[in-house]
Amino acid sequence: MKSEKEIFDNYLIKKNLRETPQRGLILDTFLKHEEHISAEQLYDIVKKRDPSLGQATVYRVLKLIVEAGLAREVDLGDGVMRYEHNYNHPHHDHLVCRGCGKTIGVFDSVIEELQKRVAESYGFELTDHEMYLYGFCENCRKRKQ
Amino acid sequence: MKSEKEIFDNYLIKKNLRETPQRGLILDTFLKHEEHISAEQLYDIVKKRDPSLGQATVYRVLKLIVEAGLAREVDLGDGVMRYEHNYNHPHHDHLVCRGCGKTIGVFDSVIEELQKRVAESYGFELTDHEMYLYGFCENCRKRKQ
DNA sequence: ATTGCAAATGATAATCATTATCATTATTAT
DNA sequence: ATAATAATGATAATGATTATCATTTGCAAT
Ligand SMILES: [Mn+2]
Ligand SMILES: [Mn+2]
Ligand SMILES: [Zn+2]
Ligand SMILES: [Zn+2]
Repeated sequence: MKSEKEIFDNYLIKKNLRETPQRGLILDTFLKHEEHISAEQLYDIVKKRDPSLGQATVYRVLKLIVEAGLAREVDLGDGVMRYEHNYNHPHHDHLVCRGCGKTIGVFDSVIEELQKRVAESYGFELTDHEMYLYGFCENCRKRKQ
Repeated sequence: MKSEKEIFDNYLIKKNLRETPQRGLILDTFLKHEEHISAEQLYDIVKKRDPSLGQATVYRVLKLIVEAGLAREVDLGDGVMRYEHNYNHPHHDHLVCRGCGKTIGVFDSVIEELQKRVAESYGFELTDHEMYLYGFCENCRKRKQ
């Protein structure tokens, strides 16, 4: 099993791109962070180690990380794209609290199978999907009444 | 069974808002259009009938139409919000072709039930969800090979 | 080492859908 | 009629992301 760094470096080589300190730092920082993270949040962390690093580079490298298969985009519909680990972190969908924003990764293999079947029934070949379940968590429900 | 216009007018009254020609025209135009439509697309149509109408009004009235329960937002992730009918048009999710953009409304009651169950298993009370299935339609698959 | 070239970076401007602002106009209540 | 309130349209602002471009860096061939 290859490490994330190896996978990223192989991707760079395959695309004739160079390994740079900025790319290394951004990848490392992203990998250390276990929760969803936005480009701006990542930029704020990375800036502490290298204050000269520009935020355009963070956007650029995040895109590379996604292309290399190490990250996956999470669009919660608030206008900010977030990124989560996608290697050794199997596919899951998201359960999001409308009260406090708490997010939980969830997976249901029956739903996944039915999604494929629905798509096929319309002649589609399913490549991917997005499923966001919105509601109120236990804490937020208690707080309301 | 109340008409859409009645529902909208009742909503306006309840909120102490006024019935205006602009609101009437925008609602009518939206209702006549059966497919998903963006604010800008709707503005282009409405402008033909009333060239003095501003696009800010279209955004404002679309929001009212959603609040009144007559429309539902569709976010296909391309940065443009679209709106579809939500009255006498039962809930459905979307199957989207990554090749040509073709969109099909789909519904699977088993998936819907399982979504509720997954949420409950984490103590959440499900209020709504988004599910987008992406793939390639029959035409686009043929075209590729 | 030196030169030449492609790629990378950082600063900054541009983009673009959506919102906010605000002066003007229209509607309602008194 | 008068005052109060709401609605509109024009326009500016917003904010995340992307494009641009001058400068710097890494690498290769001489
Ligand atoms: Mn997640
Ligand atoms: Mn639809
Ligand atoms: Zn909550
Ligand atoms: Zn297609």
